[in-house]
Amino acid sequence: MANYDLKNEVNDKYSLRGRVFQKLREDILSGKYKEHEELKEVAIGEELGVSRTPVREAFRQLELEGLIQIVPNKGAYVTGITAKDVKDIYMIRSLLEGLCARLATEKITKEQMEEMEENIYLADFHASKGHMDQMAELDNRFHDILYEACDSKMLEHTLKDYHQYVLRVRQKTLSTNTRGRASNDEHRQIMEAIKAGDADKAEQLANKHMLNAYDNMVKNGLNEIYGEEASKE
Amino acid sequence: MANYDLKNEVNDKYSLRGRVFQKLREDILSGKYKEHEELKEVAIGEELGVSRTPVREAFRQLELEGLIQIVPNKGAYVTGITAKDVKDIYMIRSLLEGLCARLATEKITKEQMEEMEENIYLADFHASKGHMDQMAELDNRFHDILYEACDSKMLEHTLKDYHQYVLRVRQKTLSTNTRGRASNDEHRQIMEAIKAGDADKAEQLANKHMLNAYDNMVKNGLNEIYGEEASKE
DNA sequence: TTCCGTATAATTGTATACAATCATACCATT
DNA sequence: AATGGTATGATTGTATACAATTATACGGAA
Repeated sequence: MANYDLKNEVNDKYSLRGRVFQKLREDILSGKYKEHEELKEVAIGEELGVSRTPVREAFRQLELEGLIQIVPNKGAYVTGITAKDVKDIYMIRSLLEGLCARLATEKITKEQMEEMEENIYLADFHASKGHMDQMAELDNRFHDILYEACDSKMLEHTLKDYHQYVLRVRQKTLSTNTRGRASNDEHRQIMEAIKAGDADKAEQLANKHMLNAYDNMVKNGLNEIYGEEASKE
Repeated sequence: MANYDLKNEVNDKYSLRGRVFQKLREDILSGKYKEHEELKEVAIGEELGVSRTPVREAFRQLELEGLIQIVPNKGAYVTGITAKDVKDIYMIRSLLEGLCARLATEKITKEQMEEMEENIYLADFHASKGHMDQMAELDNRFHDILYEACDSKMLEHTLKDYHQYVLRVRQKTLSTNTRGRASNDEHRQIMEAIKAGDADKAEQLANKHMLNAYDNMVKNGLNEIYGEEASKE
């Protein structure tokens, strides 16, 4: 399914660099390239039938998104995420999504509010059917709507960065159906607070929503998966 | 053990790309290249005596830092900052510097605490002498110490990004000596709260510190300088 | 064996040639 | 004069050759 509309920057998906970028991004998020794995310019270039130049530039973009780390004269490595990183991200997101919900209460447009309501309605349906993929997709979209609605490109950009960062983790911590329902209920409460113009409540709910999401990840074995990594530092 | 030190940006200062990157970064921050100005690969390459390749890669890095925006097949443009952007950044920083101070209360090392005290002591001296350049330098360093002390590379990275972003603005809003003194007093209070282990107080003070800094910028004509830009969006 | 230096291979860094795309100016048609 | 299309130049995109750097293997000396 079309999971990246990410049109925040540009859609240069027709340039070679753009295609390499999207392919590598997908492969990293899907887990094809493991953490700390080295990405070699020629190998990837040959695999995709392009020269090193677009690959190198795609690397810089991936670094921009925090998916790889480039060490000069050495190589490009898939960024490792430790359990502590995930914890920190959710701590930060908790604050910022709260701020975002607060701002959105003032700034949200009618269209955005309608899409939000539709999103929640649809998620209810898919929850009842047990369609986990669609649930995940709608969850992503709900947060994107919220980011856009806050009318702050600085905040939107930071939140999208962090959101994208943790997509990889969801790959590993299986989200359960019960969490899917609970999450959507929280979305609904946030939406209703925004609709009612209660910025304080919206902020507080969005805040809690993130902490709950993190708690759920911990319950589902986050630390078991990333534990060894965390102990390294 | 101690596998990757995350401060690689500074490491490649001996590569051509690194040098181009630093030069352009400096020129943008100093205002040599104005907002929305187009940067051309060949022109910059000739000016620095290098080919287009390192210039192109430096461009990607600058985009990574948010200093320029690249439009495919068109060009690279210096990112514009609006008054609203600055406001949003300080709103975000207020929350995150608060979180940072809270975390630092638990995690700060003895060395970091000592450097922080020395920093404040030195700033007192330079304030009395009216050395504004040194004051600015020490202010930057104080925040960097705080970022490092929170022991969260995610938070540190985000805060450094935002910090760097607003350096361009300080160029334009003259920081007064009175604000310099007041700012350093706030630094001292934050430091003392951290030293006393009072995380709540440290968070609250760091929070307020950012809001005060923003208020000062507004007083010194931020909106007059960036007003027209802000109205564009 | 262990250590160190050197040769060799592998990989990234840079320069340059050429292709593709975009902007501009000019001319023709209406 | 206004419009539209085409030629031309400018600029970015890509491929490739070569240089610089790093990693690896090997051999000799302590």
